[in-house]
Amino acid sequence: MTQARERGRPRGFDSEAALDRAVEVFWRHGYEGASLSDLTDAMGINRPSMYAAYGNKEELFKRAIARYAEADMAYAREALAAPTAYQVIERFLRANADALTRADRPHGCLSIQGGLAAGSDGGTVAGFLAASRLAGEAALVARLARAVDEGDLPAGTDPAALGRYVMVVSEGNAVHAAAGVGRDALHTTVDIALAAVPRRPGDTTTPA
Amino acid sequence: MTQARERGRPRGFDSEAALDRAVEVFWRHGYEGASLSDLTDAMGINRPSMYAAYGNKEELFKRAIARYAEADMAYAREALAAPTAYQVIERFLRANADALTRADRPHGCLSIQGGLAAGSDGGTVAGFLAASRLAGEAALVARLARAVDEGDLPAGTDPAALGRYVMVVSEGNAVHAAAGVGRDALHTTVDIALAAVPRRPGDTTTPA
DNA sequence: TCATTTCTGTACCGATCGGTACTGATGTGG
DNA sequence: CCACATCAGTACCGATCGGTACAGAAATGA
Repeated sequence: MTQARERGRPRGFDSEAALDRAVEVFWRHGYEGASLSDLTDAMGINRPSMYAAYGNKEELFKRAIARYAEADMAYAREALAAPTAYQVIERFLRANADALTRADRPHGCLSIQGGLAAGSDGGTVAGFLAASRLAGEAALVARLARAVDEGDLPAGTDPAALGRYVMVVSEGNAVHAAAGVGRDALHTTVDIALAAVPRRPGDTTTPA
Repeated sequence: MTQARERGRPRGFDSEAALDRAVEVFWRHGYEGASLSDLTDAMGINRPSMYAAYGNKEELFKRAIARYAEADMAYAREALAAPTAYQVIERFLRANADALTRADRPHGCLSIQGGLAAGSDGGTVAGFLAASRLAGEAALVARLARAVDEGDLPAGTDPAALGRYVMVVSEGNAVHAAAGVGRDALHTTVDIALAAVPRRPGDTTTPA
């Protein structure tokens, strides 16, 4: 895949690795709270290098979000592959609770604490994050709709409502995790939340 | 209650009314995103008046949170007065869904979008808000513990876990509301969430 | 009337914000 | 070796940040 060597002086840093550092800074301080000095210090590069590589702060943030979605949210895509709707939901909420409380990462969810309120800008960043979260919700809803078609969920089940409920639980857990609530407590919340998820009559996997 | 007139020049603005304007600015832009110019413009006063009356930005924010908790979260205290645990939870989540989507207020919850991540400061504001939210959770948990004692909830019920679950749902709904999701959708989520709440055997109020 | 007290308003402070001009270093192709 | 292209680093830009000094206005008590 390594095509012909570029012409001028080669870049002195790994663009993806630097992005990982930026993810962590945005995650910990939010979009507004993360200054360019914070970012470039953590990334190990100086300002002009950052601007040359990513454009500006907002573009860097979008790239960071994309990397976050790809790396730190991989569990969500994996959960969607579970055989039954109940297992999709359970695996998602369990893996989410773990991801929200990793020791080597900030607690909580970058997509939420990156920026909820409309900051100094006109809410561009908050809107971008909201759209990103709702896209994830749409993917889950699509999976649940398929489950209804397959008879895996009761006929009357509203996949949009159920998917939204699951995302609400995950977001609420993210807020709790950001407040310092521990992993066990999040899983206990998942225990209760799962009681509201309809199951196929014969399904008795992992009873509460 | 109006004690002896103060000595010097009287204050030219209503301190509580100005605080209400500050609440709205913090709510809409978050703590960091709300600049002093935003705040003083909305409050209709100038900078030195603000500093004389409230101390500094952080103290103003804490006063705004206190006013928010008293005025905009009154529904939570009212819900705690409901006769049964189920009704406490249902009234809280219903009123919460309405409060998160008031037409005359920013959508969402100030306690959350005020600041989730540790911003430029060392997370002082985020920690303050987190403590404030957890205090509300503790009040709900205390009410649910009483319900267990009264036989209003099944004997084995963990009031801390159930209270946390309810707060998680309300926080998740707040994140959704901040993203622009409408009131009806929030209530549909509450419909599902209530299915996980244990009820006393004979209780059949407001079935789903 | 006048000193005293408190508030209002302007004008300003140093620090930091996001962003960039410019010089020099380091690579490639000829 | 040389022209060219790209990156690294310093040093800087105007704007805005939270916070304040200071002078004048408006009340009180004597």
